[in-house]
Amino acid sequence: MPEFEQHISGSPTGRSLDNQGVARVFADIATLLKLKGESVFKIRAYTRAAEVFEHLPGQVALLAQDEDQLKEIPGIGDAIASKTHELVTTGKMEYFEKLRGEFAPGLLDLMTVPEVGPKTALRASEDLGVESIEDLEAAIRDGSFATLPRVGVKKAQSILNHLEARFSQADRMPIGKALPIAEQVISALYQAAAEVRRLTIAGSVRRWRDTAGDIDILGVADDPESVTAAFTALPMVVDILGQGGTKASVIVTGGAQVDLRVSDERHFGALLLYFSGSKQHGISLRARAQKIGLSLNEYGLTDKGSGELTSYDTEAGVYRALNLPYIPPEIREDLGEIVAAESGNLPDLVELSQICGDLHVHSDWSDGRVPMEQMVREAALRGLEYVAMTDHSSGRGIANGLSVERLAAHNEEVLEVEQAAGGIRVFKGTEVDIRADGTLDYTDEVLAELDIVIASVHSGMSQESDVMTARIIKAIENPHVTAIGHLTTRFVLDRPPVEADFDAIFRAAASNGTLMEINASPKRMDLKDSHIRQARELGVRFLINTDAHNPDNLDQLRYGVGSARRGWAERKEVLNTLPVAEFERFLDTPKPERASFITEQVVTG
DNA sequence: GCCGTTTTCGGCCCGACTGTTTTCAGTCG
Repeated sequence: MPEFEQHISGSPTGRSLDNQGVARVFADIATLLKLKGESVFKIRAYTRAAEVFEHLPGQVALLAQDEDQLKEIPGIGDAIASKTHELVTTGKMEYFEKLRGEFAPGLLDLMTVPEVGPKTALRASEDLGVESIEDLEAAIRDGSFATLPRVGVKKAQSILNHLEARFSQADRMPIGKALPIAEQVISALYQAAAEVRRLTIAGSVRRWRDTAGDIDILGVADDPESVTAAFTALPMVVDILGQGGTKASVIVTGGAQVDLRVSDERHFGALLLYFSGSKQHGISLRARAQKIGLSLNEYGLTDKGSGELTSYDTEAGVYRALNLPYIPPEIREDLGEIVAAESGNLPDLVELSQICGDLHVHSDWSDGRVPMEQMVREAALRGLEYVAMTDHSSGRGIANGLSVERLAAHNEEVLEVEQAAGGIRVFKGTEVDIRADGTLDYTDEVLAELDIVIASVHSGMSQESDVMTARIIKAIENPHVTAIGHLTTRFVLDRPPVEADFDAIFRAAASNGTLMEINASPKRMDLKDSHIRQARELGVRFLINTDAHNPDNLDQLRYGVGSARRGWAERKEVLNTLPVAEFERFLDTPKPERASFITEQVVTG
């Protein structure tokens, strides 16, 4: 696990307390309370708080300066508001420190192992002195672990398998790995099980989360058992974790876990809803069902008075029975979508089919793989109306960045390629480096020759927050910069985001009419969902770009659209949903007036 | 610990599978 994701331990000397850090503390408290055998409802409250903080648009550290503001968030009451305030102002929380002191330090780690819950972890610690993952492995290997109550040889072996899997791969995988695996498994299972009528992705992959712990697939068949049997027999399956009549779990080549659940057509709507999550969204829906005398499970809605079950073959049917419109999977995170649905204020989320152009594309002029002409042809094949060729600037020596002279030649070639392609509009562009001091690699005179300027940070990523903030805002204020590319420079599960005051950055972007790129590369997915939501609430507008370096990358737009939808972005907020003529009108608008052009688009859009 | 068109007290989401049992606890999603 990368360093930035480890426990922050509330240390004032460590990284500043970001939302992840605060969330981590509350999640750890919930785990410690489980070890203590506390009320499940109290545990749930802390778990809920952790999830709320993790996904909060805006900074918890700022919001928590004022406890009353915190308490306005559903799920945050007196006790948690006060503890959060203490944590963000002092860097420590007495309650957490005290709780943590009551248990062996390694217990939290132990419980991250599948099939090791609070009871097992505590037993192992008290009876066998197991206090770390390494101790656990040793206790399993010497046979002592299997002697614990309700543990046996099989369970011990199964846990050992999990440990070995963990040593060879990370806990979660990026969606860029999970989604293609899901699609391969579905395709193979259609071939292998003739009787299966439908197969659908569920879980966090369906919600387009940037990472997935496992891959959930749902099926419809009259004889579920034969489908689960075919599933466990697929050639890519390397290990079977469990197999019953209606569900099975396997490990496939590459180490990913895939869960399959099969039902009949009648119950499919409730089942898909149930297994698409999120967990919190499901809990809120079930609580809502309770209020009107119904009980919701994966088979449908049961009238608590008569005991009668109503089944639904679509998710929309279940929502309708709960007096709600259909809520798209991407926003099912219990972050206000149910309230928005109730009041008829669900966002009209942007769709992949609405994207008309890609404004961040590389060729072999810099670090792309193929000639410009081929990239443009491939973009046209995918139905795009326009594309911008944005090869790197000279500062990216390693990426074969363009000198001013080569950029001029690059501009010439854009015109030729556009003529030859016939039909697709090709914009002259650059992905210009934002240097450490906030200046750009090209002068304003050079930039003025271009249609599209994507300004990105590629170096000096560990700058202090205030330095980085000033650096990026300086680029935002440049009159020629169309958009800021991959703002945080993070790689999913692989490189932490830069530290910066995103609130200030988004405000500057909105007032300057500078767009924010939603970089669709599954490696980046940057902006991420919560930043998109924060930005749009501050009036920022977006581009969804692939940052393609080869033709295949052009197909990755869907990851960017998935992120945008998770961030509640609407079509009118994404400028490259504009048809080419409208988009050119946007480009013809000078920067100071772009902010109002955008607002006009919103009003009339 | 949170919360209130049945409640400021008494509720709070639900089922499958496994391995250990001899009817069910533990874990997961």
